[in-house]
Amino acid sequence: MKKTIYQSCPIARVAMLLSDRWTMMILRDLVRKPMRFNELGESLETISTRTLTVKLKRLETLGVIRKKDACYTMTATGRKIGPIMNEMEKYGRKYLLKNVG
Amino acid sequence: MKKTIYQSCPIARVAMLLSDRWTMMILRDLVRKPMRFNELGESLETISTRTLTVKLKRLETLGVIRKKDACYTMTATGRKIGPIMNEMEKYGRKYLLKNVG
DNA sequence: CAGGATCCCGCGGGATACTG
DNA sequence: CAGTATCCCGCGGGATCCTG
Repeated sequence: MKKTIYQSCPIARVAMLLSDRWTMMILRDLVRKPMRFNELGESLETISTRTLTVKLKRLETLGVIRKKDACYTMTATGRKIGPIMNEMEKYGRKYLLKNVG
Repeated sequence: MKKTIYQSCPIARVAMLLSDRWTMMILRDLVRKPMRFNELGESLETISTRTLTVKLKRLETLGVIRKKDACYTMTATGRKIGPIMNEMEKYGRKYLLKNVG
């Protein structure tokens, strides 16, 4: 993707935010409730500590989450991602059941 | 991500569908209207023909899009992704403006 | 428990050239 | 135009060990 597309396309920006192996899963968890590092690690089962660290830091930098005494919570703008996650859940609940995995 | 999580978690399935560099952008285009190969290529600007081929084939296999005489269109279940894309656009329009890119 | 530091590997994906 | 075929490289991310 070109750089300039981020300025012009809202979906491109969201794509940059979400398009890696773990970010959606992390947000799925944090949208529900604040969680600590190891708690996230166990929920995500196979994520490495390194990757979890990297992804959390990135989300913090982007202003989507915040660390509050060893607990990661969504920020105000982060919580606005909720509707996206809801639609994802609705879709995933009905479709892709046999295909993926 | 573990395999078993796909059976149990709807969001994990959607994550598998969407979490790569190009799929969201392709769907962004196809949700709006059917498009041909090169048309998509120009819209996405920097995607390679190889990657576009691979991604389109994958979406076809997953039953999300269909090729209809050299034109790619969303299937019925593919069109259900619309609400996700809408929420993404709403979010991207208001947030991430300075951060990403 | 909550990470930081290294080391290393696979594969996602770009570049390029070719075909019906 | 709509791909297919190779070749190749970067980096996302796993494994492992170490620290406060």
